[in-house]
Amino acid sequence: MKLKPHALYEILMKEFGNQNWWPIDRTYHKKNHSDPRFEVIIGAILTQNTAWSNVEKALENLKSKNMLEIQKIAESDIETLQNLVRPSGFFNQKASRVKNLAQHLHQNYHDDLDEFFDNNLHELRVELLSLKGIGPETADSILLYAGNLPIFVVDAYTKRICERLPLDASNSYNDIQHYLETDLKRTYPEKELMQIYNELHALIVLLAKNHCKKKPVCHICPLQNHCKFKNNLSQ
DNA sequence: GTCCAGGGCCGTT
DNA sequence: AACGGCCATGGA
Repeated sequence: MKLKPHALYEILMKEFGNQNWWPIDRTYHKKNHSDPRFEVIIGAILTQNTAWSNVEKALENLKSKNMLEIQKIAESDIETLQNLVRPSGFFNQKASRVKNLAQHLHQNYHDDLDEFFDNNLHELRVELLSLKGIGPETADSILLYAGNLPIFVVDAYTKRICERLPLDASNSYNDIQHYLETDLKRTYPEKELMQIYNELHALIVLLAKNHCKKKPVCHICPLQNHCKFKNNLSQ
């Protein structure tokens, strides 16, 4: 019996509860503070194949220099930027990627993320994917967690869980995304989808870290009754 | 010391 | 289309 994505969401939410990743503080005042969405955008790049604890160090470095602003990074000295993001690893490419994106936002949107996110969702995704260093997961993380737009983020954990559970999707990014979104759209009201995509992605990361690791820890997993992989283990 | 983390690019088949 | 090498730090 196949496990539907909405059933996966219900089980994980009941087991682990609300994760509340990257909530955007909408009470900030534009003139006095940097846009909190920009920190999320930078974090989405810095966390590429990297532990979040390392990303936090890099974000703290940037924050301590008041560098979490589009114009500051767009006009920054590249070596300075490399040193600030160094703890997040791959610091040469990440400094370039971060600066490149900041320059794009500076030149085309005058540092105004409202103007940027006001575009059509599909066109925004194409635009992000055209930038060097922004692939599908980073683009979708920016759209979902910074833009609060309804798009599901597929990562290596999602792919692994889709392979092990009887979820009926191939292993390509777009196929998994389409399969999950289609079922969730059928099940929940449109107004709730963005929040559900947000939570389900975070819950999948949690499940993959606690149980569905490369070497799986199945005996206390909330999904063991549904998992074909577990049933193939000779426990 | 070894493994690996909330990927993406580029060159080769 | 799919795969392999590469990029790099820090915590377990």
